[in-house]
Amino acid sequence: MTLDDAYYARAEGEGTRRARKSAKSTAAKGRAVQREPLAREDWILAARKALIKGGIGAVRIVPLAKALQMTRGGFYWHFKGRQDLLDALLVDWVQTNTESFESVLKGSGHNGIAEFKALVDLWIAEKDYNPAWDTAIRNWARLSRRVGAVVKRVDEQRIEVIRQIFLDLGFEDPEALVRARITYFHQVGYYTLGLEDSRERRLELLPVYLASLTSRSLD
Amino acid sequence: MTLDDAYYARAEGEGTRRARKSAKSTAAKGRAVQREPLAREDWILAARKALIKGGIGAVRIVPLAKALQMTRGGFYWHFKGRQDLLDALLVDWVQTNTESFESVLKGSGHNGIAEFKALVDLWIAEKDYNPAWDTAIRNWARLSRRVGAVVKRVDEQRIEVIRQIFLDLGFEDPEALVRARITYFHQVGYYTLGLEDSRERRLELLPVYLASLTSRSLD
DNA sequence: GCGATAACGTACACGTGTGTATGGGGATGC
DNA sequence: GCATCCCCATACACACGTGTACGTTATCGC
Repeated sequence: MTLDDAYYARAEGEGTRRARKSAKSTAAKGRAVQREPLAREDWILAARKALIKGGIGAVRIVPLAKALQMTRGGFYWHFKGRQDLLDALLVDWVQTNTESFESVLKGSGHNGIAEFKALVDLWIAEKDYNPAWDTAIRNWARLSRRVGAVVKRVDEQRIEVIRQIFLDLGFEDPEALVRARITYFHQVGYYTLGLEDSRERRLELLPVYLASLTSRSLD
Repeated sequence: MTLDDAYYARAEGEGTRRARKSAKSTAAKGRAVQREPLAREDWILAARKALIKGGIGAVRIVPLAKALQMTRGGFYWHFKGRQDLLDALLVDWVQTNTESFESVLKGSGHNGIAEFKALVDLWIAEKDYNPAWDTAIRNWARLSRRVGAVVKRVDEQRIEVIRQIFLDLGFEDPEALVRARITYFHQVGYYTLGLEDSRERRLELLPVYLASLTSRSLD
């Protein structure tokens, strides 16, 4: 599966992950402390953590193995090599961190205010959307053309979603696009800068943000 | 000089760079092709290029030496080690890429419109302000607490400048801060995403941006 | 019970990067 | 003309990361 294939293949389901019978029940019958074997996903998850913490340069096999309390032997059974892991990492991001974005528009019946509120909820709740994960991928994208192309496509797609919201809010088209960009860029910039307002401060400023971004009152 | 010292020591002047007589005139009298000796700044400049292109993980001594057609011998004469170079790199950024920001306010006599125009000019002209350099440092900042602290201070300082502009534009204070942030975050996000509008498209959208950000007409 | 296979450990070969110690050549001062 | 200093090259020791080959253990199917 190439990266481009993967981009269009989200939510396909299981992927290459095989079902494995729960080894945990039978593990303790032996004498040694038998761990459950790792899966591809476990390595990918560890790679994600390493990427968020230390950038793509920190996604190295030996440290990952150490974090997983394992040697590299297992890794090379699951992956062809480091590049294979990196590809899987990007695919994982496209699958997990982009789907929630499009669900904002679903079922709101072109109600701009409801859609914008759903968007803000997505960003503030940070539940189905992980900004640190997002930012880390974006930093990676600056260092790799292939990753950059994928991220760019995702960004344009998200901006398109926000533009739809502004259209539903009653804006015409040059302005709808511009306000969509301002809104999205602001969000990206916010996490890129990593400033941390207190929760009270955040709630205090929120209506001002909304009014400034939409020129509407959303109450 | 620590990083914190360096933050307050911008525009001090020469620094530790010694004056060297021009060796170029007398160089060609020998038999071999005698190059001019490298200075600390040359290594820092090469490090900057490497940082912009490949992130902080790409700022390595051997590749830099290779790019400069030199061995590591010279490097260790100019620097105590890699960390010394990285510190100097950050100091260089603070000195070169932040001064222009504060000059926006100077000599405009609290004329908000003129100040905002000067800000846009700074961003669009990309002359005294290098956004790629800026973005690369910001990515680095995510991986290092010390760098993050320096960048955060610079960011807050810049936002303060922009807040002043909005105050001069007639906004009151919660809104002035919010609009300053939106403006600055938008700029950061723009380069973080790295989209590239054509020049015509950019000029076409510019007035829409200005109107959306300031709720004023700047003609 | 026995071969097949999933999952992992170990060992070898190699490349690349860092520090440090040391030596050398060219310009400079006197 | 000699010592001195700037600037660089070379060699050594070491750490760490990647691939690959191969051995090992547990488990499953039959």
